[in-house]
Amino acid sequence: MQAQYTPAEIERAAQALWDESKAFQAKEDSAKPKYYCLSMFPYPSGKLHMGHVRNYTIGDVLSRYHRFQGFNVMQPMGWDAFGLPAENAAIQNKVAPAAWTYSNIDYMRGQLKSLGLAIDWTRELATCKPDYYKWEQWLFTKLFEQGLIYKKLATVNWDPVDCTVLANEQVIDGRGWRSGALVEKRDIPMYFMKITAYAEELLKDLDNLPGWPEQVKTMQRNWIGKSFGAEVCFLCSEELGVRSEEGNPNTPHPSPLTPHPVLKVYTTRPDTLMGATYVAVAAEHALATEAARGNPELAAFIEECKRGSVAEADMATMEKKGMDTGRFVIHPLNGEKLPVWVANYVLMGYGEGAVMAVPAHDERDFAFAKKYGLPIRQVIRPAGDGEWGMGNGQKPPPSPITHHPLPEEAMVEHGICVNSGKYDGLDFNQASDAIAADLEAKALGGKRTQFRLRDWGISRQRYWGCPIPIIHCAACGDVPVPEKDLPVKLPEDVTLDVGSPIKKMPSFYQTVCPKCGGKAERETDTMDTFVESSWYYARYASHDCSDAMLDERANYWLPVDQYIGGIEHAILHLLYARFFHKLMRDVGLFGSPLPLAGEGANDALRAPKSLDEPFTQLLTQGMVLKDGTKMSKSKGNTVDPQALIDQFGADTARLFMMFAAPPEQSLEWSDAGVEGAFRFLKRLWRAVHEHVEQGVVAACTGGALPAELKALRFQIHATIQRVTDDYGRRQQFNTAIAAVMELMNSLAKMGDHSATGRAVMQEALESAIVLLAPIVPHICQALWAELKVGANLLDVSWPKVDAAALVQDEIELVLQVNGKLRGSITVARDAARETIERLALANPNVQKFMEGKPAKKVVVVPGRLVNVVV
RNA sequence: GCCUGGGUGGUGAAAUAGGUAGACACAAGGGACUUAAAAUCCCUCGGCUGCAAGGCCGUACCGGUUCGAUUCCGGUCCCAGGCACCA
Repeated sequence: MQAQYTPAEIERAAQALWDESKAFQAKEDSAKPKYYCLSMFPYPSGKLHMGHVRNYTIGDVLSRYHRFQGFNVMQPMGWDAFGLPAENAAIQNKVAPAAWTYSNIDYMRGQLKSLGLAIDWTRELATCKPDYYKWEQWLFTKLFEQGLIYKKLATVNWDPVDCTVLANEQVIDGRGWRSGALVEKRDIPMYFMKITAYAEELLKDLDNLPGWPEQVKTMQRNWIGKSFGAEVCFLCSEELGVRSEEGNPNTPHPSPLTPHPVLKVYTTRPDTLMGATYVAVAAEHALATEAARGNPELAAFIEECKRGSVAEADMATMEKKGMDTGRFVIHPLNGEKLPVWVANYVLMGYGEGAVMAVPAHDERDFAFAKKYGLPIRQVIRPAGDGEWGMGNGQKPPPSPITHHPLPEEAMVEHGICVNSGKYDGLDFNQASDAIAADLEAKALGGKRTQFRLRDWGISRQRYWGCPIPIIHCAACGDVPVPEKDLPVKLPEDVTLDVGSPIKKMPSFYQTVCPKCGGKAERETDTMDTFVESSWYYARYASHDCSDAMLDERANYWLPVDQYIGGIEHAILHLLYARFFHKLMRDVGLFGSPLPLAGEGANDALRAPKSLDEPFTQLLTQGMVLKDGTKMSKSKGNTVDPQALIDQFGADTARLFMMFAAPPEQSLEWSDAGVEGAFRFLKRLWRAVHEHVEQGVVAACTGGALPAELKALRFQIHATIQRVTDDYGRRQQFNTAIAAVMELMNSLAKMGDHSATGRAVMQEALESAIVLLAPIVPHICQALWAELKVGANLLDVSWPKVDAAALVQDEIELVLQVNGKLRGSITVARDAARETIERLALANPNVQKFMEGKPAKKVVVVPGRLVNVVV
């Protein structure tokens, strides 16, 4: 055996062996349980970054571990190849987005291969290839026909100088990133996917995902945001408050002068309705537009509201501003005349684009009312023995408004109604029910359930994306492209300046209507790249299927057993993929129990499995940070892992990434520590070398041993137990590595070179190599062949814990007095509680700290400690 | 602003169901080997205090529950991720 650890040579040899034996090509096989392990595919930005190395190493560790456990593992890889950066690079470097993307893919594929990942490369896909996006277009046409995709206006960031739509990240301090022009909001027609039709199921099914982190499920629940409240209709007052509709049965339709007979709002606090003192509408609201006619000041304010980006974070942090429209509405219950304001904090895209304002019980309304001198009316007081002593039978004070100064802040908690007429004394639920019932009786509202989730706008006015398969015909309207004409191919040989080239390319957009045969134009918008990444996991199963989106192999491989990716995808990507999974299920693409051809008899595997969710187990890896923020290309703080791989090898890179932090935590990059990982691998190599040079032997399998060897065998099997738990249940690899390091430290100190000693050493080294193999597969492949002359590590099964080796005769117990550490005792494994208490109380140091006082209580935690309380 | 996480030595971290805080490493310092360097090996390594044995303090901050809190609860501060057109 070679004395030196030479990573470059060892890794080349191991990878060649895996390639030649097609070791990682996955085949459907019902004789073994399947394990589909998927890491989020990369955007081909140019080079791998540390986040990729971390992500793909985690996936590889889990894949290889499950292979050792006897699973039929599939680990595929592909490219999320459409997207904005390719267009930017195209303009900057005068290269077509397609060419740039393909060359990045080639380079990054090489980098991934050098990491030694156990990937089935025959399933590789790229979302920018027509044979992939054809099926996305096909599904689009199906959903369009079913009404699950529809068209409506949506607000975008508009750069008035470049005359283009800007992504939120392209708006910097309210200006276009290239032109520097002040960005405006503009409404354009877009296609929307009706994700809200699945809101209830997307919410409910989170409860069936025990393998997902609570954090992610909570974020998704809040994002979907199911709320219970009421719809309230405020009657629009004509100049003198006469209502055209209800007051006069002869005019069933609203008069043209009153296009808004009622102003609808949604509230989660119907109990505060009696405290509403004004109503606020969004600048884009029809009522605002109408009121602005002949009111130049208001028109100017509405114009001002259109400045700035559409991003919610910007909307929510800007200064709250408003202006009175001069219009009034009538409160549906008390008949009061309330002013209508236009406010920049009311979002048109959410709810009805209008809110009732209750300043006393909402922070934003409170601040707004203070700023503009609007009335604040308290209608809720704290529950229980409140400040007015309601709890002890006293009468409430007559009028809190006249007797109390204006509150310092809004009281937003639930409480008891006051100053609310017939609703006084009711709590949140009672008041909400009563008020909703009264609204219902007057046909002016009632209980409603509302979701925060909005439909998904998928149109993008960009070039480098999947073309939307719609043809616009003057006679027939929007006509989906028939299946026989799919895919609608995106021309790849283009030059970019500002704007999408296919919008200026008659050869692309001029066509005929599939329905009437008349002249027509293709849609030139492309789809959001989130659409491609919403279903790629399913296509890996049927990667080469040419006549359908998916085939019966999807039934075998789905759902993904383990999905791994960055926490930044916790909401959008993971929600869209869950949505798509349900769409594909409902279109009938999978779920029917088709047995595989030539399937052996394994009924357990044919038991119906749930295909309602795409990802059974989810691991959200923490971000790789540099200087305290996310390592990303746009921030220019990436560290190229290539130098690390070139200098130390893939195993060192993998070991370091897995050892530096547990997978879910963020990891602050530092160059230090890499050397330490490399040193450990050298020590591992040397330990096996020294052993092998004396000749390999059969591994110890148990029996009576001297104390030193017994202790060592205890440690070997405790390590196997711990590492197995760390890989399988805890998915915490840093502690698995630490445990093997501890074992190796003990081996280095072992002085027994007898035949028995060498047998225990053989057992220890064999165990250590398999335990480390998922993380550092190349060196382990080489060392295994030395330890078990010529054997292939890939054929090995996971080491088993020898329960007999874990039996200890004596255990150590910690002694505490009043919870403070005062010593320890060694007792027999099965010592009685009385014996333990007696020994603890007899301990001199315990007695010293008891200071002669009697023991009030003795807490004995079996196997752990004794705490004497005095 | 809203939603979700996080904060432990000089550094990355560990403590798995409330039970010995700092495992395992990195960096640093000291030593061995060497003509020398590298490599390797050994020792020290939270703070204060003490000749020592030891003692006191210490897990962002303030408070609570408990025999016992890094862990649970309430509040505060700071950092990170997401906020629907970055991926």
